Amino acid sequence: MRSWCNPSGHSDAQRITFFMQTFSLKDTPFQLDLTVSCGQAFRWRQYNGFWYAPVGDKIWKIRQERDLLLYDGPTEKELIRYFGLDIPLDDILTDIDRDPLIHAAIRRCLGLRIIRQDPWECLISYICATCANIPGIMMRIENLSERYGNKIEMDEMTFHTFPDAKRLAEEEMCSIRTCKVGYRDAYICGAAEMAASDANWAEKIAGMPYPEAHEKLMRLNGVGPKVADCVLLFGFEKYEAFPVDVWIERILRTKYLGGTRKLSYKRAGSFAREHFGQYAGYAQEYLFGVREEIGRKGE
DNA sequence: TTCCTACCTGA
DNA sequence: CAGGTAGGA
Repeated sequence: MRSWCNPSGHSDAQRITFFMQTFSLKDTPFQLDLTVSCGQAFRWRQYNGFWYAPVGDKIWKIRQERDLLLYDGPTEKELIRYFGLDIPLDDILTDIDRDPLIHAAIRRCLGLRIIRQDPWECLISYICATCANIPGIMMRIENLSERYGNKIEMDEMTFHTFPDAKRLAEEEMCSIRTCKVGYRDAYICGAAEMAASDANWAEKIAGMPYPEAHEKLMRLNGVGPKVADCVLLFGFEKYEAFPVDVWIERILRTKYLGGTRKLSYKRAGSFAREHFGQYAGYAQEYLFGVREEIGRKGE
């Protein structure tokens, strides 16, 4: 529904935006701030109390007030789909809640949801994520978007949509490198050529069972097991995908398996799927959410 | 299988 | 040195 925000008693930020859509969460657990800032998606930024991001070819603007979402940009349907508000999170959390550590993580991050990202943007984002922290990843994606995406102005700010595969496939590698993506330039070009030459690549992967989809994505240069799992989890709704980064590996090794040797990627993943079940990917997100409290070096 | 190193860039 | 991957021992 479209509603008028009563200016009285509200922040300046709210007052300058007259029309916002609203969505009532009712009893659906959802924590917007955590969901957009936990490191799964890289384009959300906070200005004046609202989160903004280019999603598809529009700018989305949103904030949460208790069980109410105030938003502008998406339709209600798009909003629900993107944030997975149609997913029975309570059931999933009950399912993965199988030990004291994940139990604590669930309590702490309750309402964290896995976003349904665009597969193409997700693929490039995680190719850009190797050997980098979150700000570094955001910078690379921002650079690519500034250079090759479309400019959109909103609330006195400038945003850039993420370029599609065809657009990137036109570029020479030396041009991509000006976006400070470093050695990932060839990987990005390769992925762009693949996606531009097969408009149905994403549908094909979406239709495959997890192990096959994982194998298929790994054929791309620059896509190893970790990147493939991120793309499957955040871009393809494959909740068996369990991305294992240095944090998760350390948590699994020290808190779950009591080992000293580094876990192989395969071993870590199969342990997680056995232990947490079919929604292991959600368990990964919740553990990642508390990584700094439980997974510091030397613990 | 497991281990090693180089790879861009910047914090 | 880093939320990883490729390529070779």
